[in-house]
Amino acid sequence: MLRLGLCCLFHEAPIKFRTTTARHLATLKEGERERKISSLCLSNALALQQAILFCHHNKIGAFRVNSRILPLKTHPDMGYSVSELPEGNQIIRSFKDCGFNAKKHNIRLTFHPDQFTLLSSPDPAITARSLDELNYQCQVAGWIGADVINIHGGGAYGDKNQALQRVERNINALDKDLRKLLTIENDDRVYTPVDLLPLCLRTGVPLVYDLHHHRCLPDNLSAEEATAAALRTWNREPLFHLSSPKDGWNSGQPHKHHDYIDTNDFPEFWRELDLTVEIEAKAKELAVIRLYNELKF
DNA sequence: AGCGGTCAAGTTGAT
DNA sequence: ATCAACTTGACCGCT
Repeated sequence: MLRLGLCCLFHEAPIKFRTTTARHLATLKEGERERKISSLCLSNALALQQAILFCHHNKIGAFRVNSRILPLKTHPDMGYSVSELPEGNQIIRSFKDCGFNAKKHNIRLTFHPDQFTLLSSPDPAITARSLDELNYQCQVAGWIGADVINIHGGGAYGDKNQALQRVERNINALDKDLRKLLTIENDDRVYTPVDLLPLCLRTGVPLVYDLHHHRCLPDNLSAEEATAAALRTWNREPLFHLSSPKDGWNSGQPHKHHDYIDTNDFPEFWRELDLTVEIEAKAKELAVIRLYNELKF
């Protein structure tokens, strides 16, 4: 069975994830600050609960959890430990409830740390901050039972091979809980599937195949070939990404995402696979639901 | 209630 | 040189 996944947010459904800024927190007194963070974390745990139920009721098979589910968790000045927050126990219990419900309804949960999370940087401080971020998402992943933390290759820094060697060294040094969840995705500027596949095969880190990125930044593999190669890197249900270009393929800006998915962009040869396809489209749940109906599963 | 300014982080490529 | 894009707007504070 193929399942479609929703990324992070809702367009129409009244399910909101909250956040704050370091600047605002800095204006609060100690105590107030922790109460604010605590209430945001708890609110987000409850929103995730709603998101999972929404997916269940709308035949959406997977949900990507926003990196800011615990706002500012790894900020150098504002970072915190959840168990020390005023509502820490309740927050953790609520996330574990999310995990229980996700499992009960077979909703797959994933993470996608944002662009600042890099294992390719030559700067050790950037790598250290990235590891902090990965470890935080790994902790939440443990509570909710997420099985993917997906990152990009990052920059080339003038030498792709050296950058990829740094990625590989950093992967080999990860602790095992994190390494079990980490995946890497081809992007639309630097790293193609051909660039990443050797690293995936050597390290056991699966390739999240993004077909839209591959169409924006092709290599010598066809979509069929890249699909087959990516599938071989997975030791659990594979995860792919799909989107459609906002203004068509000849606009000069094909990497921009459309509100919806053009069914012509969905490859027929994915249809029969056991696979999760996360839908990156601005109309969010509306796009996933529309595609699901159009594909007539 | 509505709206404008602002927000932690890295890298690339378009302008 | 600046800036938008990247998986995503949301929040605060003013009117």
